[in-house]
Amino acid sequence: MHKRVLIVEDEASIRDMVAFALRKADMDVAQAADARAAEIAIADAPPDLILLDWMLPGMTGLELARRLRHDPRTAEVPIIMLTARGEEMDRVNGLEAGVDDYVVKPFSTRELIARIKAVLRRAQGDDGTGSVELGGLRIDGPAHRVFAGGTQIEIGPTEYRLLHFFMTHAERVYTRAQLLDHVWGGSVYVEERTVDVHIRRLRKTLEPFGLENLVQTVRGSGYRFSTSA
Amino acid sequence: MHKRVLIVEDEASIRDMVAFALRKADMDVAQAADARAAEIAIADAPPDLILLDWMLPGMTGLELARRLRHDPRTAEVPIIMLTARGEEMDRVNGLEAGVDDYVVKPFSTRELIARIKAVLRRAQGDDGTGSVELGGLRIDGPAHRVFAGGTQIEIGPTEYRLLHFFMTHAERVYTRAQLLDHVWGGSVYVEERTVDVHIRRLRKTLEPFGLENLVQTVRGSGYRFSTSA
DNA sequence: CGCAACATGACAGAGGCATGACAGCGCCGT
DNA sequence: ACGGCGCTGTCATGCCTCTGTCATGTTGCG
Repeated sequence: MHKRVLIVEDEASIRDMVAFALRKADMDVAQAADARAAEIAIADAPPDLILLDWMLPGMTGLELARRLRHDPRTAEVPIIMLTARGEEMDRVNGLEAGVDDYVVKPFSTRELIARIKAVLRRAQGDDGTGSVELGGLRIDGPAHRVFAGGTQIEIGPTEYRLLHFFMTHAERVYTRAQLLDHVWGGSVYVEERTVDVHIRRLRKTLEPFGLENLVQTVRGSGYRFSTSA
Repeated sequence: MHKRVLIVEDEASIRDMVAFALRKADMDVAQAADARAAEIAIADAPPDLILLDWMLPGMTGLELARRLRHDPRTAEVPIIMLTARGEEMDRVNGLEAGVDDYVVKPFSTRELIARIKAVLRRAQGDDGTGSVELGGLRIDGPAHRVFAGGTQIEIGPTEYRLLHFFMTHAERVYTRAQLLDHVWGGSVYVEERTVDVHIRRLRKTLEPFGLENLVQTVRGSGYRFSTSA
């Protein structure tokens, strides 16, 4: 019931303040001061969400984020990064993806909690089974099947992962780089234009059901899954 | 333009130090040594933000915060509390009272000002997600969408960036050179007159909604986004 | 009135994206 | 082992939107 959140942050005062705020918001909190402690904490009890400081002793938060993404046990756990500067954020946002959201320091606890809840809500419907339903589409996670209305859709593996990611991250634009990170996995080298092709293939399979406009192009930015035109 | 900040703090040395730092950061400062003086100062000229010390003679800062929240005239004014180390349990109470943020003593003026700016920014509708709402317009940052009233607006990439910059920097005149720097990015060579054209295009997309007068010309200086005609 | 600053419309070029084709690859049954 | 077969990544092409610039009309100001 209560969501479990892991805070990875070296500065004790921030860590404590955030921990108090989260407990107040009915969340279970685990703390870690560095990457090593974080991995131990994760092995101990896997969290539902990870708060990751940008600057950590030894290993940067970004490196840790990558390692977590590569580990199948933590690949699906959403990550929110705490960054120091607003300027770095844009660059980070474009280049280094694999993170679900950013919060820029200094932040108020109120704002942080709002963002955490937003991310957890987004992952909702993915109640462990990996099933989602949205905009006339339904994904049956365990059965690895997709339905439009009542009828089943034939869909390839990559399009399946792409659609699943979109449905669990709707109403939000993702760059091609971000999609490559989330859908293909960070450790492959693939042309960004390849994303276009799979978007095309996904649209094509949705077309017979009139659902191809769920996948929308945002010129100059990327793609977006949205239930509103 | 200049934000008005009220400091409620009984220790004169801290009060003066903070006041000095705030004035240097282009803010108007009012001071009060206790709760009674604070209420007089607020009645005199309502501030945009209140800095509240935890320990006050007569009435604790927390009580005062509750009273301010209860009064409709001050309910919307953000509050930042100054707490001493080791009062963490009290933070929880502060959250209940609707305090917006905390700064733990001892603090650097730099950090304090950063927090103040963050809270003020949020009070203006910027919650850190890149979304803004102002003058009948709303930008959904993550979804990369613009709404006028309730309906969505079709807008090009450059006009989007231009509008976003304006909405996050309203009520202030920017020269064409400044707009080129902020919206186009510093490393491009573009005629200054090009700005005029994009201003024109932005106005044109706002025209159907009667919002074109949000973008105002300041002859001899540049352009300004303002909610007041 | 005359000048400078700005508004407006038109236009050609650039660049982003959609689309269809194709070759490599792994998988499977024969 | 061999030959289909489905899937994937890349490329070439064409379309279409956006963009910067110019020419011309309009406005404000001394």
